[in-house]
Formats: sequence, structure tokens, C-alpha cells
Amino acid sequence: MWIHVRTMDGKRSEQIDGISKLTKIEDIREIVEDKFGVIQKAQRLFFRGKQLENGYKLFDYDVCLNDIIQLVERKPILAEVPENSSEKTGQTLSDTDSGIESIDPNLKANNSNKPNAEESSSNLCSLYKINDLVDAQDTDTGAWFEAKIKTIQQKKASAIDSSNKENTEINDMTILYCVQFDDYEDEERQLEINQIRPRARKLLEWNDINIEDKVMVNYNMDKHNQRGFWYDGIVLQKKIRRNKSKELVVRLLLGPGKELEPCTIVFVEEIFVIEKPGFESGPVLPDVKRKTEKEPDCGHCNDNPRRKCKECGCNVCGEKKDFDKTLLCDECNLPFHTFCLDPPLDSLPEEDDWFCPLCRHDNSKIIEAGERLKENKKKSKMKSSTSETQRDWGKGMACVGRSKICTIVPSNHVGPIPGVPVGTLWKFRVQVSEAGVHRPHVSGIHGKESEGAFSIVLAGGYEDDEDNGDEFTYTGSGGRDLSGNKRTAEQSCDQVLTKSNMAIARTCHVKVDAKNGAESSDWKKSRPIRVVRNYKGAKHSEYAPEEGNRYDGLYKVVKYWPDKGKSGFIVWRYLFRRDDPEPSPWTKSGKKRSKTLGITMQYPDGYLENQAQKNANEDSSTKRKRSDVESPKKSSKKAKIMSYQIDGNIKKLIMKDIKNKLLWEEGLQSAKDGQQKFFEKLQDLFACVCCQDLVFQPITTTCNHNMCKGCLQRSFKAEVYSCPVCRFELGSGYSLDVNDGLREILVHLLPGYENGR
DNA sequence: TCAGACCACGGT
DNA sequence: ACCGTGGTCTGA
Repeated sequence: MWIHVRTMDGKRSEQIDGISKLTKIEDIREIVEDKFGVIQKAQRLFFRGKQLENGYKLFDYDVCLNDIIQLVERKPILAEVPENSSEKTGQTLSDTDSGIESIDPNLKANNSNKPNAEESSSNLCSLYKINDLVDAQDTDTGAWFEAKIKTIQQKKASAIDSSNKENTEINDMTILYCVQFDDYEDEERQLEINQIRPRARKLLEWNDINIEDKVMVNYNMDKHNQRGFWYDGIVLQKKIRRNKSKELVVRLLLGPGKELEPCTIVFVEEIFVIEKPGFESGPVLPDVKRKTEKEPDCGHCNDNPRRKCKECGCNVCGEKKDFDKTLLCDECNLPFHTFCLDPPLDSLPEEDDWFCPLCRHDNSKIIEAGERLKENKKKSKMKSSTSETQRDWGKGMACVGRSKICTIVPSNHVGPIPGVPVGTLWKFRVQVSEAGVHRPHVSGIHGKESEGAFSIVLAGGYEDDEDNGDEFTYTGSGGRDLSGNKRTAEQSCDQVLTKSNMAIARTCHVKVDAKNGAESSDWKKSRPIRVVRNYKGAKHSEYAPEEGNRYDGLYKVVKYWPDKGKSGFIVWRYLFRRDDPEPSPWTKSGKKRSKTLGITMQYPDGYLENQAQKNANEDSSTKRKRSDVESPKKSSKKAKIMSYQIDGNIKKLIMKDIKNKLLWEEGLQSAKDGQQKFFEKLQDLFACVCCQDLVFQPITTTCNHNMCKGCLQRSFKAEVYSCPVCRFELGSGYSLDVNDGLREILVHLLPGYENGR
């Protein structure tokens, strides 16, 4: 597997090859140190807002193929603390409450029941005190995190503005607050007063939210519809959709001069009031943790500090205190108070490893190190977490997920996928799924019993299937015992005409007969099914591709019938016949067409680089064997790629779409690189800035930007009358006229794309 | 070298 | 909750 690491500013990006989903974070750090020259300790790695911690695997964070991890270099602490001042105010928190020191006697620490220290220091005038629970802004991301003030320090004299020199009183501007983040305990930051405020705990009712209000919202930079971090934002739009769902669009404030808009907020029930500085305002609210993307560390008690928990608190008494007197078992990783043990320990053990009573006596029940990870319902049920297998399944393409999804047509689309010509080749099934041609990852049939089948794959799983190219027989699925996560097995019972078997039968233009099967008297009226041939079909078929998977066009079911297979059990058979205007890829004209279209084997992004890296490593380690490992693209004789010929009528329409003249120029240019490139570009050029999908009922504004009519309407209903792309003021009277020319072009180029909307 | 074991993912 | 015409690792 391979992933990418990118610096937060996006200036540098590197592909990391040859890793596994089971690769540990510390190993990633080592590679990052190599490639970026950032020492491991200074690396902060983020993925979907989560900070990656050593000891965990990529899999634990759902890092998948081609995902991008962001790298932030931890900045050295800038401020120095004068020696005398550190004695007075810069006290660090010791293990008891005695370390709390009040700086301003008038302000009471909001979480301390200790009376204020009489001998509080000097003339410091601060809004906060040590141990105050605050929201603190992370300067790298601009997000606010729940944190606690650990120390309060005075800035070094030289750092103080010279104009303040006369002023001997120390004010808030000259104080640095050292805070510790709740979720990242090893993170300490020195922040200024404006980066700290009381924790947001007051929820805002929908009706109390007004345009232009500054509020605190949850937003995920990568996956906009998922939970992320907490940011400040200015409300731009507020809307209730017809289905009563609410929508809030904000401009995120990420720090001085850093803003981001428009951002659609998903968690509209969790809009918080931004607290005024200081704790003088009103009673202290109960401290209930805001939900962030990070899952609770303890799935048992949800990190509720008031709940006794034998998972994250002492395993004997459940209390969550006296952590300095807590031992962690080296095997089960559970915490134990020294004084709760039987017999209790007076001091911490000398040895590096310590085992709890249970693990010490029972050597048979050794739990793997790193086995006790974050509780994750789904993952804990998975085989990998229950069996003690050492198998590294995470390296290759067998267990990868999709990294793209086809949205130009709905998943139940019948007929060809626009922009995917007959003959298109993909190395892996997962890519066929990504392209939308055959969506299931493993299964050979895509269809619903109620809706019929959409596509099938011929992969030679049934040896008595016959393939004559333009006509073939196909066997249904089922009737096998696949327990144990197997893919194939002997036929062990009869197949029935249900589920996907029924789905295929339904497409046949004849009344369904689940008992005897049926034959259509007019097979051309059957519904078309996309057919993909896999190289494994070569076992019994001469029409299978040499490598990977090939889209062979549309076929229709002529008839289907139950048949006694070699095993003696009933299987369902189907006769498919080709009915597609595009020539079959194995014919002369088909081959020619493939050539002129410039069809080459498609590999996943980064695959060739990864292979090259792999080969380079092998060569350097075993120099003796110089077997030229298949270099997938031997472009010795460069086939001339024919530029994609756009239909004359469509070209005329394009010429008429004057508002998008520049975009079309770019689009037409890419047509010279072939059909594939053209369609990629098309979807890129005409993506709606709001929903990121291809524009639906496109509106082209006076400022020449395109967006869906619905998306712009939403903006208008929230009384925002400017262009979502450039903020050009369109005015409340702006008429939402669909650019019919553009719409017609898109419908012609991408037939079916409107169906799913 | 190859058959067999076996993992997660996406779809119903 | 269940299923499946992938793809890769392992051990004979």
C-alpha cells in the first residue's frame, strides 16, 4: 500500500510506498523523518483531524490507499521565562493540589474548591488562573480545543512592547499561558490571552442564530459531512430545507488573516456561544466534554470523569485519581493503584515491566502488545482483532477500500457509464467499482432482486460456462457454503432464483418463472447489462483479457433456466447476447477503436510509482537476479492517441456557451489527449463549488461561475446574494435562470447524469 | 512453485 | 446480518 504525506501548507507532498495498513505510526514517522527531514519528535501527524499517536496502526485511524496525512512541524517554544518570575508565577503543577496558585485574588479558579492563596503574587492582573478549564486555539489549525492552564508566565521583558515600558503593571498582553490539551496530553502550548477563553458550553437554539453572528461550530476540513474540530465562524447562510433539515453556512476564522468559506455545517444542533474572556460571567457550567472527531479514549465510560471505570481508572477501585501511584500492566495494559493491590505495594517496582496479578499467573492468556486499542465496535468484531494471526493483510490490493466513488450516474444506473468506452481496462476490481461500471468489490453480479441487475463480471468461476464472445452462458450465485469468509467452495446445495439470481432474471423480457425459467421471444427488449471480463476467465474462454478487467459493453438476457451442475445440485444458468453499438474489443474494429481512443491499462493512482519503488528495493537487496519485473507500461512504440472527437452538434452548442468560453477552451484542449482525459477534465471544470458534484441545472453567473441551481437557491434563501465562488454581488433580484445550453451539452456528453439527482 | 487459507470491503 | 468470480500471504 501507499499513502501521501503533505505539509500543512501544501507545499510539499511525498508518496510513501511499500507500507501496510498494519504499519505502525512510529514507522511512518521514521519514513517522514527521512523524506522531510523533520525529526520524529517534532512531527505532528494529522489525518481527518485526528492526531496520529505512536503505538497505533494506520488501520486504527482508517487510513486507506492514497489518503493524505498532514504533517505539521512542532514549533520550539519561543518564550523564555525569567528566572525570578518562574518562582512567582511560573509554577508547574505538582501532583497535588498545592501547586495551584492564584494570580488574581479576586478571581476564583473555576474548578478548584481550594480557597485562594492569600500570598498571591504581586500586581499580575490576569483573567485566568492555573487549572482553569479553557478552550485554547491551536495556532497551526486554527481550531479550538479543550485545555487546562498549567502555568502562567510573564513574557520576557524584551518581548514587551516598548510603548508599555513605562507601565510597570503587568497586563494580559504580557502574559503567556501554558496550556495542556485534554485530548493530547503531551501537547503543551504557550498561548496569548486572545487564544484562550472559557470553554464553550452554551448551545444556541436554531432561532437564536443570526446571519453575521460569530459562533463556534464543528467542521471537518477533509470530510465535510463528518465530525471534525471546533472552529469559530461567521454565519453566512441559514436555511431549512423542504425535508426540514437545517443548513448553516459559515465563514471559518482560522486565525489572523486566515479564513475559509463557504463551509457548510452539518452539526446544526451543536452551535455554541463563544464565551467572553474571563470567568466572571455567571455561574460555571457543568463541564461536559464537547464531541470532537476523536472517539473517546475509553469506550467503556466514554471518558466521563465522574464515572468510576475499571478500564481507564484503577482496575480494582475504578477511581480516576492518584495516577502517579498507578501501574500499568505490561500485558493487559490495565491500570492498578499500588495501594489497591493485594498486598499493596509501598513503592513503584524497580523493574521496567510489571504484570498485574491476573497476567502474572496466567501465562496462557497473553494479550498481544498493542492489542488493547481504542474500542471500536466494528473493528473489534473483525477477524484481525479476534484472531492472533500475524498475517500482514494490509500491504496489497486485496483488502483496500474504494478511494473514489462514481457520482455522475446513480448506482442503479442502467446502460453504459458516460465517458467509459467499450474496451476500457482496469488492473483491479476495486477500480472497476470506482468507475461505476461494476460496483461490488468481490461479487460477480450487481443487482437488486426488486430492481434487476446492472452489471456482471465474467471471471471463470464456473467451468461449465461457455463463452463465445458475443454470446455466453453465465451461472448464478449461491448454493455454496462460504462460511469462514471463503470466496469459493464446492456446490453444496441448490441455487434458488432469489437475490442477485432473480435480479438477472428480471431483466429478461419475459414473465418471471422462478421454477422452470423462461425465454424471451424478443430478447432485444430485455434490459441491457454491463459486462466486464476478468483475466481469470481465460481458463475457459479465449475472450478474456490478458490482464486485469475489461469493459466489453452491453449484453441482454435471452433466456434462463435451472440446470443440474457437475456437482449434482441445481444452478441457474443465463444466456447472454451482445447488443451494443460499440464494436467488441476483440474484433478488428474494436481493437482499432481501442487504439485510437488511447485505451491503456488503468492502474490505481500511485500504483506504478509504488511498483517502481518495490522493484528498486528488490534490486538493491538481491542484485544477482535482474529479472525485468513486469514494467506495466512498455511504451516503446507510442500508439498515437486519437483526440476525442466531439459530436458536431455538441460542438455547436459549446460554441454558443459564450459565458464559459474559457472553460470550454480548456476542455477542448484536453480532448486532444483522448476521451478519458477529456471526461476527467469535464468533471473537473464543471464541478459545483458548493456540492463538489457536477453542476446540476447549471447556473452561470454574470461573473462567469457555474453552480447548481439548487445550491445557489439555498444561498439566496439564506439571504446571501453573492456568488459562492468569488463573492460578486448578484443582488436579491438576480434571476435563477438555468444555462440551458450548458445543461444540454452535459446531458448529451454524460447521458444519465441527471437521473440520480 | 502453487494450492489453499483467509483478510476487509461494499452491497443487499 | 449475511454474502461474494479479490488479491495476497503462507507453507508444503
